Parts: sequence; C-alpha cells; structure tokens
Amino acid sequence: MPAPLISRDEVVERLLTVFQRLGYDGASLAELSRGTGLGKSSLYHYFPNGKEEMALAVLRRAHAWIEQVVVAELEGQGSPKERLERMLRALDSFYAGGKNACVLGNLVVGGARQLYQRQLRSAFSTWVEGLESLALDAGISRRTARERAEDVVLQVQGALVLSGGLDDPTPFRRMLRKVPKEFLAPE
Amino acid sequence: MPAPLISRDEVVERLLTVFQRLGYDGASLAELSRGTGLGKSSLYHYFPNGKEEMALAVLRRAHAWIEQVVVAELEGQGSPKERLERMLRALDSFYAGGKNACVLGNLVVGGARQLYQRQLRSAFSTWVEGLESLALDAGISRRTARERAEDVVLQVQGALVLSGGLDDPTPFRRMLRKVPKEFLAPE
DNA sequence: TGCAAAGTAAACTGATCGGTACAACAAGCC
DNA sequence: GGCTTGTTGTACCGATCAGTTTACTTTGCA
Repeated sequence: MPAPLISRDEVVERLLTVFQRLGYDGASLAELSRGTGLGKSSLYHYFPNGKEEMALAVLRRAHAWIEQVVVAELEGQGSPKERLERMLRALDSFYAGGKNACVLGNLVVGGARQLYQRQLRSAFSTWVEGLESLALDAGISRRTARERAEDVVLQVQGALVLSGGLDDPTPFRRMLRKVPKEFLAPE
Repeated sequence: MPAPLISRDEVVERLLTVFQRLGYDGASLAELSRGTGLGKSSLYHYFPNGKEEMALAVLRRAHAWIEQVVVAELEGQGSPKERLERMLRALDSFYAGGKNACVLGNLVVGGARQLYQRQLRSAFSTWVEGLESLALDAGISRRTARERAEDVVLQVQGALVLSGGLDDPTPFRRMLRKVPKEFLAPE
C-alpha cells in the first residue's frame, strides 16, 4: 500500500529512539520495524543497504541535530551564560532529564564503533567546537576554552552513563546545574 | 579432555574483556568462545545458564575488582591525595590509558540494562561510596563529599565515552590529572 | 586397576538474525 | 480507463544466534 504515511525524517527519528535505547547490536530488524511501525520491506525501501544504512542515517540526523539545535543555541542571542543554559535545556529535554541514553554514546559500543568511528568523531568534534567558540566569546583563553568545551561534553556523557547505571537521574540533573558555573568561571 | 587448562577466574577475566569490547548484545557465543579459547560446551560446563550467567559472573568480577582494588586503594595508606592518585593509576592501567572501554558502562546499553540493573547500581554505588569516604577523610563536608564522589565516577565514565568517540585518549588522560585537583579542593 | 567425575569436541536443535523476491496495492498523470 | 511510480505485506533465504546432546578423554582417587 502506498501513501507515505510518515515522512522519511519521521522514520529516521523513530529509528534513532530504537538505537538510543538498544545500541547497534541490540537493535534487531524486528525491533526497528516495531519501533517505526514499518514492515521490513518498507525499511529496505528507504534504506536499501539495511541496518548499516539506517544507523548511518541516524548518525547523520544526530549530527544535524547537534549543528541545528545544540550549536545553534550556542551561537544564538544573549550572553554566553544564557546561550549555554539554552543548550543545556535542549539537552535536558532530549535526554528526558537523564532517563534517556545518548545515541552517540551507545553507538561507541560494540560492532558499531569501527563501522562509524569517523561519524562519531565528527559529531563529537562539532559539539566540542561549538562549545569552544562560546568559551572564546566569553573571554576564555584559547587553550582553556578547548579543555572546558571537552569537559562539558565529557560530563554530559558521564552523567548519562552514571544516571543509567544508578537508575537515578539525579547525577544528570546536578550536572546540568554545575556545568555553567565551571564553564564560565574566571580562569 | 580434562585438566582445567585455565582456572575459572581466568575464564571470567577473559569473558570480561569480550563484554568490555563488544557489550552484551554484541558478545556472541562464538566471540566468547574465541576470546576464552574454550569451546561452547566448556563454557556451558562452567556457566550452565549460558551467556546470561557469563555476564553475571563478569559483573561480580567487576564488582569484586572495585572492592578489592579501587576501594582498597582509597582506604589504603597515605594521605587522601596519595590514595586518590593510586586509585587513578589503577584505573589508568585497567582502561589502558583511555583506549579500553568500561565494562560497566557498556553493560548499561541494550538488553543487558534491565537484566543487570541491580548489579550495575550496586557496582557504581560501591565505587561512589568508597570515594565519599575518602572525601570525608579529607575533611570535606558530608553533602559535598557525596557530590564530589559522584563527580569522579561521572568524569571517568564520560572521559571513556568521549575518548572512545573521538578515538583519542587525550580527554581521558587530562581527566586523570584534573580529578585530584577538583576532588580535594577546599570548599 | 578400576571407576567416578571433570572437562572437552563435534554435531546438532529450533529460533532469530539480516536481507531478498515478489506480488498487491493506491495515488498521480494521461 | 490504463500506466507509471512509490509503498507495502507476505513469504522466503542462508547464516548465525543461543543452547543441547552425546560420546569421548583424561584425571584423581580408591
């Protein structure tokens, strides 16, 4: 039966939630089919190269989201503090207050790592560089800026792992409050 | 053929490296067999409940390692600073300077998460509580101690994810230098 | 020397894996 | 109404999945 039902973007979005929840190896075609509401033939219609292409589309989507939401907030209007806090609010909503995992973090595991190392590095780099620019805007020195930018991404990822491991979103929420203080502190 | 060849502990140790590398879903019996050098029948001799029991044994081993190495270093001789740095050196060696992943972090992903939530929480808690005790020893106030303890674990996990994603151990190494300063800073 | 137990290899099971073939279907255009 | 194009369900493929069975070999012990 025809009539798109849902757009390709919507399909990728739903695929993302499955990979986010189960990682690459854990996301079977059956789960990807359930998660999208599409049969396997439809998935292969959108992604002729199968699961590998689905994960690639998801990584491209994640990268685009980092550019168009995360970095965009960092480059938006207002003081560095306001911009950083807008980014953190976007993360808070995307990660559901620490209850969701990070699709990038989950794709660093297992078979996906070698397969997507380039894309993963690129996505993390974009994120770090956006934060680095913000730090420079805030008057932080060049080398400190890079370190603080990496620290933010590092702490977001660590908070998601720890909150996942403890099954308690508290560390994630505390991290959200702590990051702005450290990031913008005088050197 | 009989004659243990390798001890059960040695088997668990080798299983750990496979789960550490591939996660739960990515660690097939074929890989677990290759990684241990044992045939499937031998693995099922040691672990009648199969992969689920293997991962459980690995988590027990990881928990024991946290108690007997990580926490033991924290409770050992010397100043809080020295003890913390001994723990970090143990982590540095275990994670191969940031090139290895954390088996706990990798088992938070996918099918393993629900299966082992209790064990994961317990392992992370033991680690955090060991650090909290050290902070109290160092004269840090009760509530700050808990936060700083969580921060250390959070930063170790985050550094491993970021170093994995960037395929560059630099963030992990920088984290090792940064943690002692923050952890023992005056309040 | 004999024998139970520990350990192992190889061949096997049914289920699920990722992936394919194909026919049926609806919408847009003529 | 035909025709093309895009989309879908169903049935299927070989490979691999986790797990089992069986028969064998070696060891420790009596």
